Amino acid sequence: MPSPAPSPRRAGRPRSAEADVAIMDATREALVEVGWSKLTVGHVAARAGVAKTTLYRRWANKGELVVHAVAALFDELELPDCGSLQADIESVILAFAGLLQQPGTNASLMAVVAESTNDPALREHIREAIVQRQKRLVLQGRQRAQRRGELPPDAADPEEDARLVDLVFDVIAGAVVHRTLVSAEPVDTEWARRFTTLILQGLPAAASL
Amino acid sequence: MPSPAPSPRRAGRPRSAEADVAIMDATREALVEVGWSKLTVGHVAARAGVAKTTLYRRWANKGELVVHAVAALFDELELPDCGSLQADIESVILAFAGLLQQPGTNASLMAVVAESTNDPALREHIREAIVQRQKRLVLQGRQRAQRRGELPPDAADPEEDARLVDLVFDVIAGAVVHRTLVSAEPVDTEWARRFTTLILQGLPAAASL
Amino acid sequence: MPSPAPSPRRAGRPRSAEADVAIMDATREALVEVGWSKLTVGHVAARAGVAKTTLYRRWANKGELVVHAVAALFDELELPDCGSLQADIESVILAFAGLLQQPGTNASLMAVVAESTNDPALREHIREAIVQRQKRLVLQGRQRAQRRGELPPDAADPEEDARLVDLVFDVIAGAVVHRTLVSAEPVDTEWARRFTTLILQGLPAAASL
Amino acid sequence: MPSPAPSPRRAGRPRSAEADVAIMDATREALVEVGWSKLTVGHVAARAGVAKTTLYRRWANKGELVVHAVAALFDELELPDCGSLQADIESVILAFAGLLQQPGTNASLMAVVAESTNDPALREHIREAIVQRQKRLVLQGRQRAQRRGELPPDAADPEEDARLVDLVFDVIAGAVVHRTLVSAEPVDTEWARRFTTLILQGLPAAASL
DNA sequence: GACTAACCGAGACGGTACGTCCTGTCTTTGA
DNA sequence: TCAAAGACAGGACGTACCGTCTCGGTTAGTC
Repeated sequence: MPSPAPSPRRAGRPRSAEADVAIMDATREALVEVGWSKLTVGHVAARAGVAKTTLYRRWANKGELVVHAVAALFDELELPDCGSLQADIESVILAFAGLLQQPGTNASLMAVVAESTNDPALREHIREAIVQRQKRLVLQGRQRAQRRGELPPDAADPEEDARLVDLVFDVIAGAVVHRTLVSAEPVDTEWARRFTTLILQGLPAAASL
Repeated sequence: MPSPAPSPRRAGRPRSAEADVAIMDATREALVEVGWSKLTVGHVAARAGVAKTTLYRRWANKGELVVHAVAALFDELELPDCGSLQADIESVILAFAGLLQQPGTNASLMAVVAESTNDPALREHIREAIVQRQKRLVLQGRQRAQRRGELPPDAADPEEDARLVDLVFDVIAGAVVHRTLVSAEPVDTEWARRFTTLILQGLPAAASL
Repeated sequence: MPSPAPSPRRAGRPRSAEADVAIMDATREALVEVGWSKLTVGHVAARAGVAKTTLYRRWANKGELVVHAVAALFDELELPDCGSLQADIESVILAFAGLLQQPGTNASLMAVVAESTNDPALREHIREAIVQRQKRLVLQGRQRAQRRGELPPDAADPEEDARLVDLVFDVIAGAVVHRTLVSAEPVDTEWARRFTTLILQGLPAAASL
Repeated sequence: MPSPAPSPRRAGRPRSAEADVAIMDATREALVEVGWSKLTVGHVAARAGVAKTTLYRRWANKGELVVHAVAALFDELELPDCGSLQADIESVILAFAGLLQQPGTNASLMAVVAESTNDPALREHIREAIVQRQKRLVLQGRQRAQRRGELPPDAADPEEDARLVDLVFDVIAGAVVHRTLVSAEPVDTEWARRFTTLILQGLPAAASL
């Protein structure tokens, strides 16, 4: 999914795929090295060996470019089957935290989210590109745990069901992000185990409300 | 605490107190209207009816100005005694969420945090001005619950103890922030009750690790 | 002479003659409407309903395109036989001024000349395409006047002769251009008569130096 | 007359007079070296050791900057008293041509005039700054010659009188410009003498119409 | 009737300059 | 000494053209 492609089949010279990857790479590298606020479009273009124009032809402004680059990072997140729900959750927590602790990612993510609070289009973009993509991990983990018999089947009321999924999602993602970015403390295996225990032990009571 | 005061007693014309409040007000209003990234110092100064110089005389740069303005908002947070730990937590969650849902606050907070990821000084500034101020709420709530007998006394190992406090802090603050800013869903009483239940039920198990 | 033709006989599809005229028309129209400096190749191409490539296949750059378009305008200048030298000159002055007063022509001519002052190739191009073409009018007028006995035969020294022709040419062309473009005053029959009188009365003395 | 000054007495830091002269100098030098069309505002600013902003604060765009710089060149033109009308005219012709032959001036003048053909405001600016300033030379020369008895006193009809002055002005300025910029031939003393003779001998006849 | 060279439109490409905007500093006059 | 005003150096922004370069798709003229 290289860039907001002009789709079907167009006349004229097609957009360079090489430029696409060079730009994304350069953006991520620059993000890591100088951070969002000091990242300049000109710098990215130069580093990618590409004209600024080429960049602006694909993304309307610096914001969109960075969102795109950041979103791609979250594609890496996977939910490996570790044999138990507790282990699965701990593993994804560590993977998520690992991502956030990469120097570029956290700044970028925060910046992009911050930007989105005053830009509804960007907000929607983020929801689709990042949030929803992560939420599927929660769903996938639950399905697996249900097959293992660790969790009861879906609640009768689908709305009620969605509320529970959202709760778990917000708690996990929120706590990891907060610890990493705000408290600026490391997320290690011990913290992950303790946190996972808290959730799994508290969940049945929360579900039964 | 109007501005980083020029220490004890100085010669010459004293700083205008009116300017102080005009600047803070203008900053917050601008933050609400245009968001962090489009907020400019010149714009704030003009809106406050003040010269840019006056502004820079009080804060070193845009970041400090905004942190200052945002931090003040968090002073309002109090932990009223509602009679039970569950009620206390629910109440502070709702108060915190109420703060975040004010249009200006969320954008500002995120922006300032985002900026901080590449600026250690700003990061420390935030920790002192915002994070630590909130963490005392957790400590205060625990003390009160311990007096009521709802929670066991402090753990023997103070480090172990601190880890638990931090965990609870990250979980609460993180979940509320994430739901509000990232998921963009409302934090209502029902969600607060369910979330509080999850924490309180999970906490003993997490503490015993 | 539609465009700098691709020489004698080429294989492949021949260039479109329609494109040629569409481009020239569009160029002249654009010149009138927006002037040289705001005229863009892309705009001309679009107006002509032609691809930019088609345009660049015929002219090396914007300059050549415009020179070509402008030069063609000067082909119209003729020296009708009005019976006397004075009448001949007045008539060509009025024709020349008429050309310059057309809104597109003056801007174009000036612009092209201006451009040429830093581009020797363009300068030579203009000399051939515009200046020399006009100078033949002076020569033709003199020949005719000599046949009528109004002027003495060519001077013995051909160099001396050329100096006189050049002088007359510069005086006539210069004065008309200056009045039209710089002073921005109209060239009417009265001015033409007075100016012609000045030249014809002054010429013998200038020739005898 | 350094720049379109904000006049009377203003609050705030005054504009730098040094910047004014540095910019003008840099502009003229750049004009000489690279010509109008390749002159860039950024280049001028850099050469003047000044920020681009400083430049744009004084002139709205590249055009105005250059007009201003060029106009100043024409302030140098003076009409020395050489004892006779013929000598006076020859001397001013040579001075004027000398100015035009400076590599930067001609290109600049032409470019500015060309630009003006599509910009009425610029046109008026030029008339005031350049044309009228030169026309006073013609008036001054005539006065002097009248005092010497070389020319008759002003015509009875002031309009008639103005027409004659304009004619002489257009003929002199036009011929010199045309020879220099279009014909690209040198204006030397011999040409100046011959041309001056033509005018002075032709003038009485033109005046008596 | 197929081949083929040169054309055509469309539009992306690397560049360069534009003129605007904002930052944080400096320099005035005036209180 | 501070305040208001506003100029200053610097630097990024996003836009507009330039002249070049693919693309897929036409036309002639030649085999």
